[in-house]
Formats: sequence, structure tokens, C-alpha cells
Amino acid sequence: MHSVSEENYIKAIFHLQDGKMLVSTNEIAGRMNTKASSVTDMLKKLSDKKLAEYIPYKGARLTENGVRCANQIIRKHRLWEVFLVEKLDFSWDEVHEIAEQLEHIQSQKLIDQLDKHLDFPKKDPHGDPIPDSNGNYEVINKTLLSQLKKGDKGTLVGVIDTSSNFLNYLDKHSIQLGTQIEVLEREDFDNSFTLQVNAKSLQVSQQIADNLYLKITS
Amino acid sequence: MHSVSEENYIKAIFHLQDGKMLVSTNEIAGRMNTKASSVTDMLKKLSDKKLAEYIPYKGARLTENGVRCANQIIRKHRLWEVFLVEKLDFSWDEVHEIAEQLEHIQSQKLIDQLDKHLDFPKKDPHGDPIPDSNGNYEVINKTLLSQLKKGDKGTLVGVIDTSSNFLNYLDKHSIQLGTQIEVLEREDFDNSFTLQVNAKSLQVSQQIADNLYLKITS
DNA sequence: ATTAAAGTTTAGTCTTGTCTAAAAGTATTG
DNA sequence: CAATACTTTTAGACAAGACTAAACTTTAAT
Ligand SMILES: [Mn+2]
Ligand SMILES: [Mn+2]
Ligand SMILES: [Mn+2]
Ligand SMILES: [Mn+2]
Repeated sequence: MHSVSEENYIKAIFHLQDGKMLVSTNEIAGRMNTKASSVTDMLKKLSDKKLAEYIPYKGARLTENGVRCANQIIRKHRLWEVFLVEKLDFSWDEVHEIAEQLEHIQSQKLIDQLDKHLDFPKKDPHGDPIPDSNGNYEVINKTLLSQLKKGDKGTLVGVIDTSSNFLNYLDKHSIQLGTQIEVLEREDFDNSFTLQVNAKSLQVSQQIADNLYLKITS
Repeated sequence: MHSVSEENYIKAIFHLQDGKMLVSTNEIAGRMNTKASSVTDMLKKLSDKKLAEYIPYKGARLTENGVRCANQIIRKHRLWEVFLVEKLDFSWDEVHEIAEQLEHIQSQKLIDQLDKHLDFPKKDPHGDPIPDSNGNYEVINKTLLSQLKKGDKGTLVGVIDTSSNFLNYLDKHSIQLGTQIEVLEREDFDNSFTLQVNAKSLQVSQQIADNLYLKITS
């Protein structure tokens, strides 16, 4: 159907266009580690295929078809991540790169059976929702840690960065999905936080607070 | 490491070179559905990478390195086939094409964990042996049905053709791995056979007899 | 309103893998 | 052993996807 490269661009645009009207060439290039000129070429192709609307010098966004396509790739990515963690004993920091390959395997039956084998999971190992075969998914009520005030409390329900580096850092401090987190202090000048986690206090930088989603409990 | 295309050529050469000194350009082109000129190009590349020895106008064969590489691809292919049948309820005629894609996923840990998850299977759904991580595998004692004489009996232990067409034909007659087969009659002029299978008699052409491996029991 | 800076596209090149048509090598056979 | 058939390689082209350098647009700043 679509090439691996096309699929990776579709997925990148989907993630970048959240909220925004148009996604810029440079944003896409940044996320995909390619050059702007390569992005321009691909935007023309996706536009020809009616997967994206592309306005030169302005940016692009996915069409309905493009969104449908993106959701199917994301569905595959996240189901494979669940498989790797649940069935093959991978930890949550090891699965992203492999899923990045597996998401491009073409077989409708494969993904349907995998979904069934995993007992129709609703979330992946990083707390992200898994679209069903129609592209629908549960919206999870969540707030970025970096937007909380002193005294706010919550449960970790998602991470944005799924790199080994970041997830290993969380593991080191026994932070996982479901962990209770309270904001003890917030430094305004550098946006760093002092948290109460696992009965200990922990200093975290803004960069970390920007990558943790909590479900507020008070 | 190696591209998908290179891996597919390596696998094709491996299967073709069994016994033979050298595999010809045309044999490879035939198996891969490409043109001879494309094969020549690839043989030069594999030769540069020390994966094959290539003698222009004569043919090619894999080096030790090439064989090692082929065995790892075959290991992945067959483990994925077992996974699809054992865990995802695929039938043996549906798995080959999907495994053809999955065999190119790059992750040593993935394949080790998959092997463990499947409880270290020794054979794939078509009766073919699965190499271990060192490339070693059990040699199975087997004879082509087409080489049997009247009165010979055996158990089905393997198939050569793994296309849906052929495997569906076997399913239609309830023939699977382990099925008892006896040669009731053999027609010399067209090499067709009359078999005793599942308490019924069955006429099969040479083409079918050429694709079934039996373990002789008398 | 100019000019400078930043962002984007175009033009041209490269690599991988494929193809066709033509040339060259090998095998067959009378 | 020469003519013919078959196989294989070469030469040249193409498509996908990437890159660099140059040109062009848009935005920001004087
Ligand atoms: Mn990917
Ligand atoms: Mn994930
Ligand atoms: Mn393959
Ligand atoms: Mn098989």
C-alpha cells in the first residue's frame, strides 16, 4: 500500500498536527531527522496521494484518509509494544525501536489476531491509548506535570519521551505507570520541581516535568 | 546490517545451492522473480561484501559468512511461522508471506525472546528444522514421495511448496504433518501415484509427489 | 519601506534496486 | 568445428528517497 517512508512521514505529521492548523516543513524535518528539502518532496507525494493537504511555504496537514492511515500505524505500533512487554518480557524502555520496525508489517489478519491474543488492550506500555480497528480510542484524562502547582497530587498515567535514556531514569527512581506523585515545591526561575515519590523527595528539571502525564487526584 | 533485498537474495542462494557447487544467475532470477541482469548486479555486491563467491558466467555460492547469515534469516522466518500458528491461530497455508516480512526485523533480543516464548521449537509448521542461534539444526530423515515404490509406507514430515494453493489442497484431503501415507500404485508413464491416505485412496500427480517428504516406516 | 534573517522550495546529484536492449560468453549440435 | 541457441553481462534508463547548494518566500527588525 504505502511505503515505509511514507508511513513514517504520515505518523510524524499526525503527532505534530495535534491542535495546530498546519505543520511546517522544518517541524517535520526536525522530528524525522531529515532535511527540509526531503520533507518538501514527500509532502508533494502525500498530497498527490490525497493523504495530506499541502500549501507551499505554509505547511501541511493530513486529510481524513491520512488520519485514518496514521491511526492504523499507531495501532500496530502500540499493539506490538504491548506484545513485547507482556509476552516477551521486554521492559518499557526497549520496545519503541522494535515497534518502529514492526508497525510496517502489512497484514490485516496479523494485527487483528495480535489484538485478540493480547486480549484487546486499551493502552500501550507508555500509557498511550490504542486505537481500535476503526481508529477510535479512549481519550485519557491527563495533565502535564509541568503545569501543576505546589500541593497538587496525581498518578502517573503516561510519558511523552519513550527513549531508553528517559525511561531508564524513571526506572532508577522506581517511577512507573500508576506511581503516586505530589508536588512539594516548584521553583519559578528554572521551572524545576521537588516531588514526593515513593515516600522520598526528588528534584526534577523542567525537561522531565514536561514529559510526564498525571491524572490529578486532588 | 544488510538490506531487505540483500537478505532475500542470500536466502534464495542458500536454498538453491544445496548440494550444488555453484548456483546460476538464471536459477536465482527464477526463484526471486527478477531479471538475470538484476541478479548479476546483486552478486557483485554480495561478492564485495564477502557474503558470496561469484565467478562471472559460472555462478555463485555463499561464503561461510553468507551461510551464517542465511541461517539466521531462516531461523527468524521459521520462528515467526511457529508464532503465527501456535499463538495467533493461523493455519499453515497463511504464514509464509507474513514471515517473509517479519524475517527482516532487526533485533537479536527479539528473536531470542521469541524462541523462548515458543519454548524453543525444533520444527516450523511445514516440518522444516529451525536453526539455533549458532545456525545448527537437526537434520530430518526424510524421502521425497516421488522416489517411493509401490508398497512403500511412511509418515508426512515435510512439504516443499508452502504456497496457499498447495497447502489448501492438502487440507482438503485432510493431509497434515504426521499423516500416514502408503503407495498403492505408481504409474510409470506420468509418474502419478495412487495413495492410501486417511483410509481412502487418492490419485496424485507427480507435481504433488515432488512436494511431499515422508519418513519411511516400512 | 528596506533590509536582514529565517524558512522553504528548486535544481541537480547520489545510492539502491530494478528493468530493457544490446553485446559478449558458453553450450549444443549437425 | 562452425552455426546456432542459450545464458550472462554490460550499458543505459528509471523510480524512490535522501542530500547540498542556490534561489525564492515569508517574517522580523531596523
Ligand atoms: Mn516506523
Ligand atoms: Mn508507546
Ligand atoms: Mn523476505
Ligand atoms: Mn516454513
